[in-house]
Amino acid sequence: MVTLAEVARHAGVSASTVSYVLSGKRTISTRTRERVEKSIRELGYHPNAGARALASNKSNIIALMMPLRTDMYVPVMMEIAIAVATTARERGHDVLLLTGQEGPEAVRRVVGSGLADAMILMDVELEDTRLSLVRESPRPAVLIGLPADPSELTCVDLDFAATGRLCAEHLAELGHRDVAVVGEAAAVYERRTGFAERTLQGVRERAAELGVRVLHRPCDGSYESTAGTLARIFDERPATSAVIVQNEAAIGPMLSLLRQQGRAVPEDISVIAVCPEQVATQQSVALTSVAIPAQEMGRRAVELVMAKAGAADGRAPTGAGAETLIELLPPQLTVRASTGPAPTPTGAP
Amino acid sequence: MVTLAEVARHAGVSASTVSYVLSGKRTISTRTRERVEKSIRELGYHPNAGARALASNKSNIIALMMPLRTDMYVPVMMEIAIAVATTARERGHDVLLLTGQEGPEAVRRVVGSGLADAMILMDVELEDTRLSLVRESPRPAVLIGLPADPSELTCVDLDFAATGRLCAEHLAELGHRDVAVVGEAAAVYERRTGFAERTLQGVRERAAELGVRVLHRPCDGSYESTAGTLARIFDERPATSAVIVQNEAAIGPMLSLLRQQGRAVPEDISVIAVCPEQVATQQSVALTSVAIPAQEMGRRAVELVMAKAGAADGRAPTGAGAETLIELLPPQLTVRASTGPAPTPTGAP
DNA sequence: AAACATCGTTGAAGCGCTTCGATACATCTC
DNA sequence: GAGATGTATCGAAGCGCTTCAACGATGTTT
Repeated sequence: MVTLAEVARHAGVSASTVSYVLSGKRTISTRTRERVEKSIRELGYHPNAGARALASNKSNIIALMMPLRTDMYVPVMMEIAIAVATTARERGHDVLLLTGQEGPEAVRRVVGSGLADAMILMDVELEDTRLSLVRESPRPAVLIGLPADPSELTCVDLDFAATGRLCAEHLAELGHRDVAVVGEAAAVYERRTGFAERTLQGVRERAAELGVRVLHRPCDGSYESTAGTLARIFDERPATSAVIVQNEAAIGPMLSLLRQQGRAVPEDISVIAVCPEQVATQQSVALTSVAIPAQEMGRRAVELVMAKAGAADGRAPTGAGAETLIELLPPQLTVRASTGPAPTPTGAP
Repeated sequence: MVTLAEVARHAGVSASTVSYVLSGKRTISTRTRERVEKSIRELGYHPNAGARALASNKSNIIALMMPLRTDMYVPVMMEIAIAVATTARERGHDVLLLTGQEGPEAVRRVVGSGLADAMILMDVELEDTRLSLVRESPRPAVLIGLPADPSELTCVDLDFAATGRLCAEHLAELGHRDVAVVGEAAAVYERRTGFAERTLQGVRERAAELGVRVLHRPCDGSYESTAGTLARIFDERPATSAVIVQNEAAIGPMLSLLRQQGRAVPEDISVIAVCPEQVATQQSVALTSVAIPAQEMGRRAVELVMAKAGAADGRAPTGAGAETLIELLPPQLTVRASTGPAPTPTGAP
């Protein structure tokens, strides 16, 4: 492996000069800089990551903790992870992938060893065991998701409450008076992952204001479960004329079941999905949906965590990053072919 | 941050002793070891990753390159990634996540900087631009997937050719004589990703031996595309009595479409899927399937790459790891409810 | 009892980089 | 033209760890 010293010798300068050319932390004459850069290219020099981390006390690595639960919709997670990795690279950082296996200890290990400069936590629960460690940690962290108590934390998330409200509003405007919510798996609510509850609350709140009745049923996304959920909904509220689907996995089965039962979308029943754009457009009927901006979430998480890291070793003396910061991305509802006016009740004009 | 030296002072020994306690590379008396371990615990010591990497010339990090193409079925990728991360952690390593954005250069950068000790490459194309860099690299690498020329490389993959043969065989045994393959998106074949072609070839080969006709049509997995593919298949070969689905995304739409068309599974038409177990069991009909052993692939990749790393700095002097090694996991077909005997031709007894 | 291993421990030399003065020279300023 | 100011470069001190050679203290062999 080529070292800094070899580059310096090759270029006829001192090691520190090469270092300053690399970091730009001191002015270097154009002549010298070009000579050094040439040597770097010719020798195929790559700075040694370990040595750098040791000397500068920063690794240029961001840890991404992704406790992969089997009941979470994977593609969204993946999209976030990719966005995080890509954005991080654009800013000269790499991403270390941590799974849930190791438990909260992973936070301590990674921070303690200086392996990562910062952390991004995904799939945050309302009462997450990682939070106390994050609060105590000297390294900046950003959560993707919103815990029950976000004090002293930085969080990025879709504004799920607003998402719920938006859905309710759209359906109310179309004249629907009985709306069902096909939610996430029961386990998701039990674990008290925030987003599912917040969406539901948003729907209920706005629906109440607009005089719309809401029926919520969990659903794990399998065909069978979706069939059961749907049956229970129509059983309990035969007048249901619109469905809000929060569980991406249930979308396909649901559309299939509705067709099977002879309920036309959107003539007999309107459907709104909360899902990535791609999922919404790939169905048999293009779905009216609120997009889950996975990329945006990943990107913002990196930007925020790097801003915190910058503030930490920048001018702001101490306690920087200890403030609470919650960034909720505004939901965007796109009307497509799956929602329409509520059918006039049988027997009415 | 607590350092080795502080632990040493606290325990009343020299720094090297603490180091040897940690690494176990020299015998340390039980008394001393316990005292050191106690100090480590009391002070909450975590070895500094950068310093370690610098001094020992190994980072304990494995790079995972995952060029995420939008036409690949994401959940499988994700499952592999998680398995890699988990297995790596079990063996004291961390995983660095690299996306495709950076291009083949990423290989050079990561290897050159000593950031990672080893590499695992996913989503390998038949003529992959990363291969030459990998061959030249002094660090061990393992591919998940099989390129056209695997010489000097270590590869892990499902034996897709055998998978195809297995499918053909099962259907032939049930008496099917006209079989369709709903394949991956056309782009997947154009890019010449190996697995899709190998599966198809396996199907064709065995089908030919058993006197079964095969019709292959690509499909991008959207509802519309699946509908088109299916229509073309029945149009061209009305006698088709079995379908092999290689594209996971097409499974849901396909079952839905068949039902709509009044084709019962498996009475009128048999379906075999090549997909993860979970996907196979969550459909409206439990699918006969060949499992994609994502976890196993991730795990084996880590084991192989670490074995190579061990051999590299172990006794084997030079060139260790330059041998070609291809590990194809044997496919496993599980018969469920979606395959049955071929229907007797109309008009026959 | 002398010679020789063996065991457990230590001191010191780096690993390759960053960064803080210090230095040398050129340019201004009054 | 003496001092102040600025610009470009260098030397050297570390960052926290691993590892090698060496050492004293035991135990073993003759």
